[in-house]
Amino acid sequence: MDKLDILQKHISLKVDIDSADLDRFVALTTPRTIEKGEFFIRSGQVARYQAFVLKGVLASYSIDTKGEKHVVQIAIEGHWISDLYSFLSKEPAVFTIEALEKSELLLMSNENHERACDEIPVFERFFRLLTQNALVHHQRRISHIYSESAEDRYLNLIKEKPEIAQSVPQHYLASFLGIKPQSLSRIRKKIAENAR
Amino acid sequence: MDKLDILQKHISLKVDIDSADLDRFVALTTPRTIEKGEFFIRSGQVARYQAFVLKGVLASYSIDTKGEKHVVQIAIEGHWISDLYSFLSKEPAVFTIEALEKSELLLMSNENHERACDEIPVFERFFRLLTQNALVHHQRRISHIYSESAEDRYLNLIKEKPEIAQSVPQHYLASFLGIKPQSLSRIRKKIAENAR
DNA sequence: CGTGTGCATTCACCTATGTTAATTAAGGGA
DNA sequence: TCCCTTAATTAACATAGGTGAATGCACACG
Repeated sequence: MDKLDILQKHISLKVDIDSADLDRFVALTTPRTIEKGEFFIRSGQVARYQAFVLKGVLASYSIDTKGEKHVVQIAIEGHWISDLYSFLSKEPAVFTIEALEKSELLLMSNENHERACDEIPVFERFFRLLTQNALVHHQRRISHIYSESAEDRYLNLIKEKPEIAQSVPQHYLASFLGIKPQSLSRIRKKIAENAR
Repeated sequence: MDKLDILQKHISLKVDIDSADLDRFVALTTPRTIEKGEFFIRSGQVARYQAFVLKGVLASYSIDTKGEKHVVQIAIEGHWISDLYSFLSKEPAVFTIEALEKSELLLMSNENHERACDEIPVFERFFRLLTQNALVHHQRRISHIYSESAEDRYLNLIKEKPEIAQSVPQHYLASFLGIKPQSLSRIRKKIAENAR
């Protein structure tokens, strides 16, 4: 699929947009390729951009006082990612965002994001709907963390987001599930035994 | 504080608004008093309204297959609450929302929410910013659930949101923290002993 | 081709939280 | 006021997941 098609399809899911507006939107972004292991955002620095993922995978995580990483988002094609708080407030980021493989992004600066929202009503609407969706998603995630075992969450992840489960190293998956790699290994072993 | 003042102060934090627009906003809401123990939204039914809390406390929770409740949000004065997914999509709600004490709400129907966003740009902006804020909050919450013990989360809650910690029965607090009431008791006991 | 670095796995042991159940305290309605 | 229901506490025991350490594997790099 053509790169613009990915973006257009994504936007069209939320709002009606004509090709002139799509062009205006694209003009507010800059393409960037990011290599595996590179950082899109480092905690402590201000996140000047948000990114739309055209291709590849990125993970957003916090690092606790013991140096442990805790993955809060894994973004694949068609997702947006940033340290939203930092992006909006220009305060230092608390999350670090790393490319898990070579990826292609469309970057939108804070200034252009504000401009898009100010000047083009359909984009303000788009970002409102996008954010509402993400919020719904996060509320559900919290309720799942609370009501399901790690094993159930893993099974669910495999079922609901196989693209993610397959394209991400296991220790990132474990972290995303809120457990240690050893525990994920144990869970996988148990599942394999039960399946036998 | 006058009720309209609460709303105005809340909106003014995010956008500049004149009193004519404030009046238009208020005209799109209807006041409602809800008694302790009453349900604002029941899971399985469509959430036709979102509520701005003028006074009181409400909790939003899911109920799992074992009948256990899992509190995902506690809303006090100045907060908005609904089953956002249901409110936006008109699908049945997955969360149940209950008043933990007698509360006063301003209700906004889905139709009026859409009208506000369509017709008054400053309100579309307001809801975008409101939702972005909530999303930031939820991302942080997930990272805290993953990186902190229940004890630390409890201490943090007391410190950061004393109004909530004090006005809500402990078993709701426990659920909000993701633990059982017995565990919260144990944690409180330990904290009390250490303080001695 | 070796070889080193990091990932996944396994295991033995540990700890925080869950479970069950009994006891007490507190609040709401007849 | 009394009673009944629900909330909070405590304790003994169970368990999911964490911890630390050892092993094997694989792929990138010389």
